[in-house]
Amino acid sequence: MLKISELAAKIGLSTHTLRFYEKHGLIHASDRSEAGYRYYNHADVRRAEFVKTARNIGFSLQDISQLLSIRVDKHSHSCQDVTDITQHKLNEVNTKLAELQSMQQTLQILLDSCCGGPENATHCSIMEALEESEDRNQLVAGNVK
Amino acid sequence: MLKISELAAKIGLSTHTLRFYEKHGLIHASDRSEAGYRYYNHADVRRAEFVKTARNIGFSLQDISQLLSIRVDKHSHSCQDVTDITQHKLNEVNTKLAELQSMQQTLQILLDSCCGGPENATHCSIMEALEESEDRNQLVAGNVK
DNA sequence: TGTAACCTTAGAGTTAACTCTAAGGTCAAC
DNA sequence: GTTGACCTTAGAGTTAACTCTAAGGTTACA
Repeated sequence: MLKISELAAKIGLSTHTLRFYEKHGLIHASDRSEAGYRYYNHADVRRAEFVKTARNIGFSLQDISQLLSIRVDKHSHSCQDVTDITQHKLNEVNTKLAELQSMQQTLQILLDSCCGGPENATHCSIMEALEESEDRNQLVAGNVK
Repeated sequence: MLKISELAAKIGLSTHTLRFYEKHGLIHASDRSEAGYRYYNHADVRRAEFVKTARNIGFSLQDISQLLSIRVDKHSHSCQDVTDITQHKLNEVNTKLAELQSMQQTLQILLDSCCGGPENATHCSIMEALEESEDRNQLVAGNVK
C-alpha cells in the first residue's frame, strides 16, 4: 500500500494532480488510515498509471472517464453501448496513429537529409520534408505519371 | 487564393482560431486585399493544415512553433541545433506512438472479447483488457515461467 | 518532546487554447 | 442604394487541467 507521495513519485505526477483526479472520479484510494491518509493498492496504482498514459497520448479527462466506465452493467450499459464507445475510441486512436506515423516519417526525413555536415542541407524545414514525404507516398501509391 | 472563411471550411477550423494562430505566429496570409482581407495561397494552406494535424496529435502551440522554426539559418540555428530539436521531437513522437499502439491493442482486445452476444463477456473493462494485453506482451517477451 | 516532513480539505489562482463580442468597414446582388 | 453576408481589430470571456495556498492535523525520529 502506497501513500500519496509514494504513488506520485512512482508514476510521475504531483500529489495535487492525484487529488484532482480523485475529485473528478478517475482514481481513488482503496484504503484510508484512521487519520484519513490515502492508501493505494496494486489495482489503484494500475488505474492511476492508465490515466497518466491516456493523458499523455492526448485523451481528455472526460474521454478517460468514459474509457474507464466501459463495462457491461445490466443497469446502465448494454453490450451494444460498450462496443459502440469502444469502437469510437478505437477509431480516434487509429486516426491519431496514422497522423503520428506521418509525423514520424516527416521528422525522420528531416533528420536523415538535413544535416550531413555543415552547409550540406537538402531539406531544412518541416514543410520541405513534408513535401518529400508526400512525394514518397504518391510513388508508393503509384500516382506518378 | 482563399479567403479566411474558405480556408476555415477547407481545413475544419473556425476563422477565430485561424486569426488566433496568426496572432501566435503559426500561420499567416501571404496576401491582403486593399481593404485588409486575408488571402491564403497554397503554401499558406499547407502550413495551416500542418498546424491542425500537429494539434490533433497533441503538440502544443509552442511545440508546433518550434517544429515550424526548424531551419538552418546561419544567424540563429546551426545544423546541430536543428538535429537536436528534431531528434527530441522524434523521441516524443515515438513515445506517443508506442503508447497509442498499446492503447489500440487494449481496445481491440476489449472489442474482440467483450461482446460476442448478450451476456457473453469475457473482458468487460479496460483494466481487465489491459491485464490480458500485458499477459500477451509477457508471452511475446518470453517472460513466463 | 519538539521538529521536520508528511498528510488533510476547501478554495483561489494560473495557463493554454480557444471562443465570443463589439464596433465598424467591404462587397456582391437585387 | 440598400441589404445581408462577409471582413477587420481589440479585447473580454470561457473551459480544461492543473497548481498553489491556507490552516490545520499526523507521524517518525533525534
